[in-house]
Order: sequence, then structure tokens, then C-alpha cells
Amino acid sequence: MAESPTRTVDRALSLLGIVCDRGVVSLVEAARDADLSPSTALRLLRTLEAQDFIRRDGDGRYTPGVRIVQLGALALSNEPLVALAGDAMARMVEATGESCYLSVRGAGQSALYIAIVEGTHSVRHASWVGRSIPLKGSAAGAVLRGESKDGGYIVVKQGVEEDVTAIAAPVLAGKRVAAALSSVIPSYRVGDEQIERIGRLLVREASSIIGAPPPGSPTTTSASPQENPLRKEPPP
Amino acid sequence: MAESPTRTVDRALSLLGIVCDRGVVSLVEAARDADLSPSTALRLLRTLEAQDFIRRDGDGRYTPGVRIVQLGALALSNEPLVALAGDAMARMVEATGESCYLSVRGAGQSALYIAIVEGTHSVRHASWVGRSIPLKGSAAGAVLRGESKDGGYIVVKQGVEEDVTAIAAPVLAGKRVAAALSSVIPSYRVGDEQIERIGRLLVREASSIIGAPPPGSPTTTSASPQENPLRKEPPP
DNA sequence: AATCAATTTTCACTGGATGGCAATACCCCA
DNA sequence: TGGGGTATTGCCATCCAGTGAAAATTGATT
Repeated sequence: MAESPTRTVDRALSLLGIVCDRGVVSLVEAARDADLSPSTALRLLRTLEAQDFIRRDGDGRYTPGVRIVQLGALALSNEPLVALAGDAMARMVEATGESCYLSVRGAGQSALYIAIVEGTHSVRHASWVGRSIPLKGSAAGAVLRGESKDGGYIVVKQGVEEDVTAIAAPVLAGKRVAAALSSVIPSYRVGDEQIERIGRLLVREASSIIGAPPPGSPTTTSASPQENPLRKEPPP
Repeated sequence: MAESPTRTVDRALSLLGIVCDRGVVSLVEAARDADLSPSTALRLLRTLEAQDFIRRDGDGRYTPGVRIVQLGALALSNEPLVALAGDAMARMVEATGESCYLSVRGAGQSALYIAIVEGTHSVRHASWVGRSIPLKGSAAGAVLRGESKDGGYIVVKQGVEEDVTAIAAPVLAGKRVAAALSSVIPSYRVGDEQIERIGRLLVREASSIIGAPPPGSPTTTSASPQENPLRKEPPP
């Protein structure tokens, strides 16, 4: 975290994080976690509550409110990378049948899934948009830390999740790693040849994301706000 | 918005909303929207940036940051109603083939979709978790405003979206309307008999949500954090 | 009723938040 | 190139908004 100019806002945002992390929290717990006096925490929590970022349940404890959900979804729907990566991710899933993820650096030492296209196998890896995984020990994390050589792919077997093999390639904006494109596959289903094939596909698709032509409709789970609400699918 | 004890935090949260609403915004625009001096806005925006709630793009403008996405997703995954409603919503879609939505009151005069199970027809209504719709003019909105009689369903044809008919029933916590369960259907596909049938189904399923037994795996687009990442589907 | 912990209120105090203003940066046009 | 206009950033005097200790209130338990 960089130097922060407004202590009061800092404190309130920390409290917001605590409420969201814990899901349900009492005043004194939140105050303790934030290292604030209960009366200070109360006032700040009341401010968050006044704008619907948090709410109080029947027992007087604090839980996240609708405003944080709403702004989070808005933020995600406006994320340009999500739109740009849609076609590439769909192609990955079509070519491999495996779940495909787009992730960026998250808060602290984490990576954050910002788009997902699920695989088509009946046994497949499943996760969710908005999930954080550690930078350390994950393929996407290694890529986001700049550890892939010459834009190549990174493989992690037995990383942050058991029984899966993760392969990731960097989405580059110039020299900077903007995101990681990854596939996460049940380990029983991949040998070295398949890993290499998927790795090469990831590298190719990742390099198509920035500089790609203006996207059509995204096909990820984060549907575009402008999408026609009556969706017609192509015939099977 | 209720009376708010901490002006500084209020202002910062308003700025956060402005950045998320607009997607990309300059300092002076944000300051104008928030009715603040540019130097005050700068300082508050810097605080939001320091905790990754917003970030600056290459042109120095502000866009939402990963922290808001992360906390939004966390908040949603901890929302008890989403878990509770999963089975009911899946049953609705199985019985009708139409998209099913769970919504709660959002900020201001809005309703917020917090869970969605999409319909199975090739032409179906599509929307997204986190989307806000107006309370006025929508079936879910009417239900959330307490306008359904005796827990019955409300029908809106030609409401906030064209070409669709929305039917909603209240999810009650005691006497209080906790959420709205709704189906949104292309109007060409429903006559009065179908509307009545779906309406009655909605009422029945809505009444099963609170007081329902502990849920299994939610089947909505908001997967549970505890879900097994290797997902095995039943055979077709 | 007594005890304990959580929550809420009160209020003296001060330093953190403010915004006006100046400096700097940037863009556009003649 | 120079001028004009706007945006951004830094500085600093000012003051009141934010703080936290302490008291009061509430709620749960024995």
C-alpha cells in the first residue's frame, strides 16, 4: 500500500475490507481488527452504512451491503481487458475443453480472477469471478510476477489447489504484464504433451488479446451491459 | 441516504461511486460531479488509489481498481439469500425454461440482481449479477416496494425492458420483503395462462427460500467459495 | 440483583482535512 | 513560437471535523 493522504478514509476503507472479508462482524471485532477505538469504528461504520456499503443484520452485526456488490459489478463490466479477452478465452475452451481464466494482480500478494469461461468436460475446474488466489504458488501468479521467460508459459502442478495443473501465459501491454491467461485442468487428464500443447495455445491467444480488433459480445460470465437481453443461441 | 457521521468518508465514497459509474473519469470531472474542490478530490482519490479501490490509467484518468471487484465478489459470495435461493431458482428454470432472477433493494430507487439462473430456451432473457434496475416500472421493483397483495405475484408487461414480460413474487422474512424472485420472459412466448402458471410457481418457490433447509451447492452464476473446484456433472 | 461485555453517547481537545492560490504541465491554435 | 485556457499538483494558513477516553446504556448470563 502506498502512502495515503487521508487517514480517516483509510480507516473507513480498512473497515469495509474487514466487513467483506469476514462476512458478518460485530462492532468490537471490527474495531479490534482495524486497531481503532470502538467509538471511532462505530462512527466510520455508520458512514459506510449510510451509503449502503454495509448493513446491519438483526443481531446488530455488520455485513456487506448492496452498494459494494453494485460497484464491484459495475467496475468489472467496465474492465476493458474482460471485453478484449472474451474471444480468445472462448477459443481456448473450444480447442481444449478446459476452463480458462483471466487474472490480474489483486490487492497485496494476490491475483484476482476477472473473467472465466468454464470448460466443457463433465469433470472440470470451477472457480468464480472475483476470487483471489496467491501470487506465490500459482501459475497465473508467477506470470503476473514477470517470471515467464520471453512471453512463454508457466506450468504449476500441485500449486494452490490439489489435483489440478495450472498453465498460464502473460497478456502483455508492451513490456508490461497486464494480465495472465490460464487454463486449470484436472491433473489426471494431462500429460506432458497436452501441457505443451495447451501452453502454446495460451501463449498464442494471450498475445492476441491486446491489439485484438474491437470485440463483439463477450462470451464470459461477465456479460456486457449492452448485451441484448433476448439472447438467441446458434443452433447446436 | 441516512444522516452520515463522517463527512470525509462520505465524500470519498461518493467519489468511488462516480469512478465506478463513469468507468473512466478525470480529476476535474470527478471533482465537479462530487461538488468538491480539485485539490480535495485529488487527495481523496489518492487515498482510494492507495488501497487499490481505483487506479489511474496511462492518461492519468481514474478507473475502478481490483479491490472494489474483489470486495464486491466477496460480498456477494457471503450473501446468505444467494445460497438459500439456489435450489428454488434452479427448480424455476427446470419447470419453465425461463431465466430466473433474485433481486434485493439497491442504492436509491433501484433493485439489484444478486443471483441469476439463466433459462434454457435458445431465445431467453439475459442479464447479469450486479445489474441495477429501477424500482419503478419493474415487477421485481414493485414487489420490493411491497406492492404485491398477500404475497402474490406481480406482472409487468412492457416495463423497463422491451419485448419481455416480468413476473415477480416476494421472498418474505416474516412480514418484511427481503428479496424478489422473478422470471423474465420474451413476451411472444407467454399468454395469460402461462403467466398465471409461472406466477404461481414463483410464489411457491419464493415462499420456500427462507426457512429452506441448509443448501447444497448453489447452482447460480455466483458459485460458492467452498465449491469443489473439480466439478463433476451428472450424465445428460 | 450483580456482573460483564458490547454498544452508544458525550465532549474537550487538537491535528487532520480543507480549499484558496500559486506553480507547473499540457494541449490547442494562430 | 507565443498565447490562452484548462487540468493537475503542491503549499500552507485556518479551523472545525474527527478522535478517543470516559460515562452511560443495553443486553445477556448467573
